[in-house]
Amino acid sequence: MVDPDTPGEAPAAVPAGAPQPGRSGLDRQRIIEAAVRFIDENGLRMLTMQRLGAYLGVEGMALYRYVPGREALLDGVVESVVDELFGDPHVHLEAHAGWVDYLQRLAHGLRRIALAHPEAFPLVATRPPAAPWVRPPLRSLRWIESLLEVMTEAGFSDENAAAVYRAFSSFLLGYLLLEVSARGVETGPVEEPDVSPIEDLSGYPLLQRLEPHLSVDVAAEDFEEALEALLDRVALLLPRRRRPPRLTADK
Amino acid sequence: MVDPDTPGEAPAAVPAGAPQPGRSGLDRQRIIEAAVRFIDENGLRMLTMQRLGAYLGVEGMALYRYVPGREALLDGVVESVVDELFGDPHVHLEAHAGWVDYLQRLAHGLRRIALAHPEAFPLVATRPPAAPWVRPPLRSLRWIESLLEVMTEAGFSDENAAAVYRAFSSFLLGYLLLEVSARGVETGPVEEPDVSPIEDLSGYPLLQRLEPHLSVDVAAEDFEEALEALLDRVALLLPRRRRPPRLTADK
DNA sequence: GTCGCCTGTTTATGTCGTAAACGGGAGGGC
DNA sequence: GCCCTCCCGTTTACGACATAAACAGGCGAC
Repeated sequence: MVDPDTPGEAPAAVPAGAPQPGRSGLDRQRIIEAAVRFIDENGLRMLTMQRLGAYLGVEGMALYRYVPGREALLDGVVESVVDELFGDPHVHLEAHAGWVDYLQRLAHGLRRIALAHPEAFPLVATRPPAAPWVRPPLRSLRWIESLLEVMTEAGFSDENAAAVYRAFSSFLLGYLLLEVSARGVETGPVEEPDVSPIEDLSGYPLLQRLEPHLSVDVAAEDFEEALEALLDRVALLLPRRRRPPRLTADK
Repeated sequence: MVDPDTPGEAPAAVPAGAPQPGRSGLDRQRIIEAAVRFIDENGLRMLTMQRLGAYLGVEGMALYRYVPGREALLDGVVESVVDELFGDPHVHLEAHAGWVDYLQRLAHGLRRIALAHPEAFPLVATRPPAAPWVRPPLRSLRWIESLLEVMTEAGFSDENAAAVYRAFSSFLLGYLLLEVSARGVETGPVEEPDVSPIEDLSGYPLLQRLEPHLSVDVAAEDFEEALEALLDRVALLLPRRRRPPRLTADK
C-alpha cells in the first residue's frame, strides 16, 4: 500500500541511481549474483533462502526486501547467467564477419556459460520461458532479436531465419545440457549422496565392450562437429548464389 | 528388522509372484504408475507424498512401505516413463529393416513418450543418470545396448557407434525438451500462476515482424527434418562401399 | 532533539519429507 | 474356536523450508 497523500516525493532524496546500500551491502543485483555463486559452489539443491542469507551474512528473511520470493530469485539467476553473454568479449550482437562467424561465436559463448555454471544450467534449460518462442538456452530477447537480425540481413527469409533460430536453440540445448550433466555426474563437486554409481553390466556385452568409447570425454569435438554440420545445413537455406557460399571462416 | 530365526520361510505362503495386495491395492508398481498419471494431470510441482497418497485413497505415509522416499519415487517415474518404449508396437530392440529405420522408429517412439508425458519429460531430461554415459532421454541400458548392437551390426566401428549414440541422444534431448516446454507454455493444462505472459516487444522490431513465424508450431516438421539430416550425417560414417549407401529406404 | 522511514530481525504459520510409534485385521498354529 | 504374530495403513512427531507479519534500531530530515 503506497500512501499517496502525506509526502509528495519525500523519500526521493537519493538520486535514484545509487540503490542506497543499507547497513549491509544488500541489493537485488548482489543477491542474485550471490545466488549464482552459491549454486556454482554448492549446487542448486542446496540453495535455500536461509542459506543464501547466511552466505550474505544476513538472515534469510532479509532477502524478501529485494526479491519477491524464491521463484523470482531463480528467474533472476537464469537471467543473470544468460546475460553473461553481454560481457563476453568474443561474442557480439552484430555480425562483423558474416553469419557463420556470428553463430559460431554465439554457440561457443553459450557453451562457455554452460560450462562455467554447470549446476545452474539445468535451470536455464528447463525453467518455463515467458513465451513459447523464447527457447532456452537463448533466453534473452535482445539475443533472439540479434540472431534474427543477423540472419535476415544475411539474406535469409523471415521464415528461414526463424527456422535457423529453432534449429540452433535445439542443438545448443541438447548438446550443452548433456555435456554439463555428464560432467556433473563424473566429477561431483558437491559430494551429493550420489545415485548408486555401481552398474552391473553383465548381460550387456556391447556396453562392456564399448565402455571405454562411451566414457571418453569428446564433448568438445562432438560439439564442434555438430555445430559445423548444423551450419552447413543452414547454409543450404540461403537463396542461390553463383557459387555455394564458403561455410567456414578458414580451415 | 528381519528376524532370521523364528519362521524359516513361514510368510512365503504367497507364490511370490503376486505381491499379496494389502487392504488397499497398494504396490510399488501401482504407486509409480499413479505418480506418472498424477504428474500428467497436475504437473510435477504438484506432486507431493501426501497428495499422491490421497490420489490413491490412502495417507501419504503409506507410500513409504513400498518406496524408500520421494527421490526414489521420481527415479521410478523416470524409469517407468522411459520403459514405455518396450510397449510401443512400432519400436523394436532389433533392427528388422536396417539401421536407418531402426533409428527413425526409436526417435519417433521417444517423441511419442515425450508428448504423452510433457510434464514428466523434464524429469527424464535432467535427473542425474547412474553413469555419465547414460544419456537422456535414452536412459535404459537395454535400449543403449540395443542401439549399439544395431549400429555395430550395420558395420559401424565401435567408436562410430558410440559417436552415433551421443549425437542421437543430444539431438533427441534438445528437440524434445524444447517441444514439450513450448507446448507446456502455450497450453498450460495445469493453470499455473503462470509467468507474466505479457511481453513488450517495442524495441524488438524483428521479434515483432517475425512473431507469426516464431509462434507457428512446426515442431513435427522440424523434428523430421533434423532427424533426416542427422541420419544423413551418420550414414557418412559407414565404411566405403562401391556405391554411397542409400540413406533412407533400406540397405 | 525528535520523528519517521528504511532495513534487517524475530516470531509465527502452513506445507513438506520422513522417522517412529501405533493399531487393527487376517491368517496360521493349537 | 482362540490367540499370537506379522502385515499394512494411520497417527504422531520433528526438523527444514517458504513466507507473512510484527518488531526494532539507526540514520537522515526537519
